Amino acid sequence: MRRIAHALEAQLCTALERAFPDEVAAAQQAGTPLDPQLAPASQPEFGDFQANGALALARRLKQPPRTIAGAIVEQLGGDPAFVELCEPAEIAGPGFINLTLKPQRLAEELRARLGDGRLGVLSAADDPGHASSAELLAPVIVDFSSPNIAKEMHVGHLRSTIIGDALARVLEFRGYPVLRLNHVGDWGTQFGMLITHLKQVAPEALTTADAIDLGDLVAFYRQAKARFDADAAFQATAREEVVKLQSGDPVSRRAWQLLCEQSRREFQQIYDRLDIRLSERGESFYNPLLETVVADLQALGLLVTDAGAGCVFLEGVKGKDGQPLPLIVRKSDGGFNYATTDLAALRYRFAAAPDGDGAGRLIYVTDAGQASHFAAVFQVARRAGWVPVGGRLEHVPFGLVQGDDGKKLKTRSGDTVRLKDLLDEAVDRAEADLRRRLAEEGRTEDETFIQHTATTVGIAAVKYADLSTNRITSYQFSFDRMLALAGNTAPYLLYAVVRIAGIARKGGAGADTAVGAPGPELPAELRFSEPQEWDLVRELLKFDAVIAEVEEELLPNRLCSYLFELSQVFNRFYDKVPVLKAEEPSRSSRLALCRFTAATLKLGLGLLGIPTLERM
RNA sequence: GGGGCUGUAGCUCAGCCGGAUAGAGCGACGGUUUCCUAAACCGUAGGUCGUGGGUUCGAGUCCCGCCAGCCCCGCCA
Repeated sequence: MRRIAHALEAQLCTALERAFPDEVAAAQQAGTPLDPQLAPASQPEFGDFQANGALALARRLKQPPRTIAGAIVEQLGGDPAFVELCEPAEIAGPGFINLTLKPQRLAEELRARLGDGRLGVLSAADDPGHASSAELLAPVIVDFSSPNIAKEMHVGHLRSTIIGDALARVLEFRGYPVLRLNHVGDWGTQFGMLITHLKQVAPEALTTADAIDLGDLVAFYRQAKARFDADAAFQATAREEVVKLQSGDPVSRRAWQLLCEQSRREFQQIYDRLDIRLSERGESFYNPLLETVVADLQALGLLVTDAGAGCVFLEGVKGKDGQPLPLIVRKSDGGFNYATTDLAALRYRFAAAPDGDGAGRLIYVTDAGQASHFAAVFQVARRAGWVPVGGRLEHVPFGLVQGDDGKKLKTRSGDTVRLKDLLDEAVDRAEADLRRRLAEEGRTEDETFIQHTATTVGIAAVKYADLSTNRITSYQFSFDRMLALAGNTAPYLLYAVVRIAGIARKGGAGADTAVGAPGPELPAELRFSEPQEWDLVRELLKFDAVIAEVEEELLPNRLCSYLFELSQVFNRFYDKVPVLKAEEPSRSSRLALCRFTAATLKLGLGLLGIPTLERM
């Protein structure tokens, strides 16, 4: 409906101009153009769209809002394009203009999308809502997941991984070249401690691949950290080790590579289960650029040495004494820290092609606790002139995964929850539930089916539960809730797809509900009569606007809400309106609705990183 | 002390650029199946939107104060 909304917007602006030519011209000159305030109707009984502009203009034009609305409506009535598109506009309440599309136009709009694999969602390059439609779309970088080498992925990596992947999928679908970067923690102090500790207690791990498994490595890491915090001598040795590593000492380097290799394979197992593609480009990648970053900050006059550390003092950020807070980019021991790396990465990503990624938009998907860090890094980058004109720089923060107690999720014994264990349990529970249902219903399915279904449902449940709340708030993790068969959950949506697909299948022709599948003989014209049919048509036509919104706001939960609402609207339709038993032309029109609903759910879930099932 | 985020129904959460009577799911209660479907549909009950001011024709939404919870604040990421 974005195209229609865009057309309506233009018609409203024209009507406004004709109704109040002097005021519109004056407002334009003043740099505050009048806005008809077109928005989706807040209630179905108000039609498809509403224009709220008349209310806001009342004071400015010194006329009652209903009079203004009346003048606009009169002009609309004289616009052939509007008359073709809409029923006569109505004035309601204090001065709202309610707009209802002609049913014929809705049916045509839907009909046009039936054979379209994109279901009417334009590539951003073709979207009339985008200013730079003619320009080539610049690459978007989504920085997400980012676990640490030599540690296991845990629940703390869940949200970044799932949200980042969903956002990347939406942006890719909209036609952007997307670079999915895994900014793994593969550098820095942690390796100094780990390598030092391993040299003493398990030297074979540093020379032989897979001498110890990752679980043990994690235990060693903990021990190393404990020693680092408690033992000054160890700390000194560890720091020397970092210097060795960073200066390219072959022994340290080899050890580091072995650790990275091993971690990488472990991470990949998780990514495979979650069906997530990532390009690894760890912190070490930017190592050669760090010196220049600091030198250039120095040359720009932004760098101040304070207590031996290289600092950029921040504007508008004050500390305890009312003094500006620094972003430290060079430690007093001469080493660099994560701020330096983040600046180097940001600069490289925006920089033009051979020496950088040439990105137009950087998206960082990390927890909300890092908000001030990113604000500081972004500020320094801007002041250094490393953010190109029009370059978008966004921290996409998210809240905590909490347990029932409202605190950060932990195991019963108080340990961090490993991602592997969490996924295992979701799948195990899905399997147990499936087996129980099969027994209850007297169904028999082979092991392959059971495993595939349980895996899909379990993983989908975890992903959907994470994506379906507004990411900025923390959410309470609950296997019971996310695996529930009813409500706003993955199993409910997956079942909706299965059921609708089944109906279409029974309808004979049109069995294939795959996205973009070549349709069966489509009816030349769709004919609808029941209100539930029109409700479904309207809901289906909202899809493109939802996708555009997710692209802009980076809020996957908007897509989740839409998919849930869509399946509810479908269920109301299917409850009241016969499909297969209907006479033509209703039958094929309704079957087309079923096919299109299934395709929309499949595509929408796919953009969330959730595959669907044919049966379950 | 400074900064950020959060506070909406019994529970878990939505709420778009400020728009008409604040929504959903779960739970509770009641109803619907001779008709493709019941993992469904319909209905009822349940709210000082933390709190006090302000801006506005209009505030859950914007601004200020306060309360509560969580998080960040010089060399970890």
